[in-house]
Amino acid sequence: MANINDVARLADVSIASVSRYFSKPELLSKRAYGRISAAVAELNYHPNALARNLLKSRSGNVMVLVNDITNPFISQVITEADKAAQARGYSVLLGITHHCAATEEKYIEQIRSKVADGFLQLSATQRPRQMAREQCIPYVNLLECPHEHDLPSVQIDNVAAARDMTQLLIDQGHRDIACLKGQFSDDYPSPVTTDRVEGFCQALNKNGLTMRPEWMLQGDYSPASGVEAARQLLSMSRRPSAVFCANDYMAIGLIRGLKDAGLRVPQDISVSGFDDVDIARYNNPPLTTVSQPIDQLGRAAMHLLIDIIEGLPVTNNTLRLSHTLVVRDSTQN
Amino acid sequence: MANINDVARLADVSIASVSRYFSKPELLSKRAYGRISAAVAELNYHPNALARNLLKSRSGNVMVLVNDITNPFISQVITEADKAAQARGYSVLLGITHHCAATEEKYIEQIRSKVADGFLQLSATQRPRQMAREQCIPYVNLLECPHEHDLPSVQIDNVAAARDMTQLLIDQGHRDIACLKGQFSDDYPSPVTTDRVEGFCQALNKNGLTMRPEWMLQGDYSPASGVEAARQLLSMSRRPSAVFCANDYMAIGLIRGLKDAGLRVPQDISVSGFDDVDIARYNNPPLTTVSQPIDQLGRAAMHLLIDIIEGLPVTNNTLRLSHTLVVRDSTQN
DNA sequence: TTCTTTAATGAAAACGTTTACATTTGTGAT
DNA sequence: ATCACAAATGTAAACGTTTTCATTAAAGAA
Repeated sequence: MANINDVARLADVSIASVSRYFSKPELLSKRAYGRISAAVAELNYHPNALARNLLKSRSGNVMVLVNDITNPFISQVITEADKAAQARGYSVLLGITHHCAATEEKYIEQIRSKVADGFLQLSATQRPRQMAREQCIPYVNLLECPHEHDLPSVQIDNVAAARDMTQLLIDQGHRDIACLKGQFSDDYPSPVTTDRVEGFCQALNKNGLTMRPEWMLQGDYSPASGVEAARQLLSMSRRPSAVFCANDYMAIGLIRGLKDAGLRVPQDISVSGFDDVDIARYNNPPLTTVSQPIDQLGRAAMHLLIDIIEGLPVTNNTLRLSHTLVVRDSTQN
Repeated sequence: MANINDVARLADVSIASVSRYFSKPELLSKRAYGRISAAVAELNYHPNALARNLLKSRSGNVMVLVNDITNPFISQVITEADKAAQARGYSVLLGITHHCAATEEKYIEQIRSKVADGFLQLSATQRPRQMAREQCIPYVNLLECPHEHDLPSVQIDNVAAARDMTQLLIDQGHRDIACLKGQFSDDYPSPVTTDRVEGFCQALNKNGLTMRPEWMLQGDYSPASGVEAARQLLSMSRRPSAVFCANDYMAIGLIRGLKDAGLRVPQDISVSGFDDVDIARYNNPPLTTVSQPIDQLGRAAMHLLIDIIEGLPVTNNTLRLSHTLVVRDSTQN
């Protein structure tokens, strides 16, 4: 592969001129420009980003630290974040942890070695933000920032959103409402998880409703855990008339499980989701759910991160975007 | 940030020893090892990957060139590919093109500048493989390699898979079968698209069936296009008894559209999918579909690519993995 | 022509590593 | 004590850029 010296030699100019050809061509004489242009074409030269990165001590990459990208909500958020990154000259480096601390640690080590200029955490573990703070590495938490933290973060108000959705169920006439909560890992609490349960409980309390303990079902945000929750529900002597699910995927699994047992949704039991992933509207029945502003979440988080990376002034580093309820057919009186 | 010189100075050794501390610690005396160890800890030193990359002229990244990652099939494949990459010391750099040629070109330029050591193309455009061949850049096509090409590729036999699924519909007693084909872009043909249509037609011919031209429906692999196809289907005077869909997402949308019009699936009309994405089994009704070996596809493609990157001998660079049919409830006699 | 100013170009340092090679130190044998 | 040999360590070049600063060339003014 030809390097800048080869081009300079062929064009009979210095390497500085070749460098300028790419960065500040207006500084070159037409003569030099032409010669370099020809040499570049002849040698099929492309500047080596590795060398540039070393010199500028910038990789141009942003690492996205995430447990799992197969959930459409996550992949949609990442897509939007990637768009923003591209728009500002950065690329997204995947850091998929599969809920594994050791894997996470490996990525953290990579970040320290400057493989990325900063990172976006879409999970709830402590280690990454601890590292970000200690090492002063540009960091933004997307979706899962604990309340007490002062680190940059972007998310919706999950408590309020869960409360609103539960209130909707109550307003539809439900009194016996179960909650299918999620949990990513046994090791650490996830704000998304606790907040949604909190909002659910707040709504019940506000309306003077109490919940039977066995109606607090435990899933893991997967459709399979929704099916399992249906099994539990079906085995109960007294069943709720509605189930508030902490995400769409569990709601979809739950509906699947209920239907397999011959129950009708929403006639026999209402089910609400959370996230409004793309397929929510195509489900049978279409899912009543909480819509998160996916595009804004991804965009805002990435722009915030890049502002931090580039040392731009950041006015507000903890963004709380607004949710909306989407009423479809999976819930009714 | 401390660099290798700082560590060497503090530990009173040469930078070579510090370098060896990380790469070949067994070469060091216990004495030197201890001093360096202490210095590294004190200075919180982490080797700079940018410098190492430049020297070794390797980025340790693999770019995944893909139109869209929000389809679960794609994100699942990428997840598996990423696992394989991690296992071999590489990271995945996202190159999401959104079906945009200009964006694709930008990524290609990045690859040429050595931001990645090679790339995995999950789309059908010509430009990337042309570049790979001309510039001798490690390349593997995953899912979308045209037949005549000799470039490394990994995919299933889409013609056979589509034929098998269509045959299944025929075996279930269907004679009036429509096809909902996909299309990613008007600009270029996608092998996946043409192959699946080809397989569909082969099965019809083999069984002496002819298809009404209006039953060849055109979608774009999105659920929305499935809904649209349902609309078209419903407006026809004569309707098919089954629809072979080129992917699960369109099948899901199609079913949604049919149900909205009061039709029952599969009683009134059977619908088959393709890919067996994770939610296919949770759909209502659960989708009869073609299962692709997602994990193997991702793994094999990434390992093949890295073998090429590392100059390892490659025995077979065009892998055709096997599919299976998954019969669930969206089809019946 | 000579001087001044601006435009164009070049020389060289710097980024932080790895590694081939040279050198020093250590060990055991004589 | 001397030597041979291995083990440990150090020196310095190299990777391919960007950029500062100095220098040269060109252009305009006197």
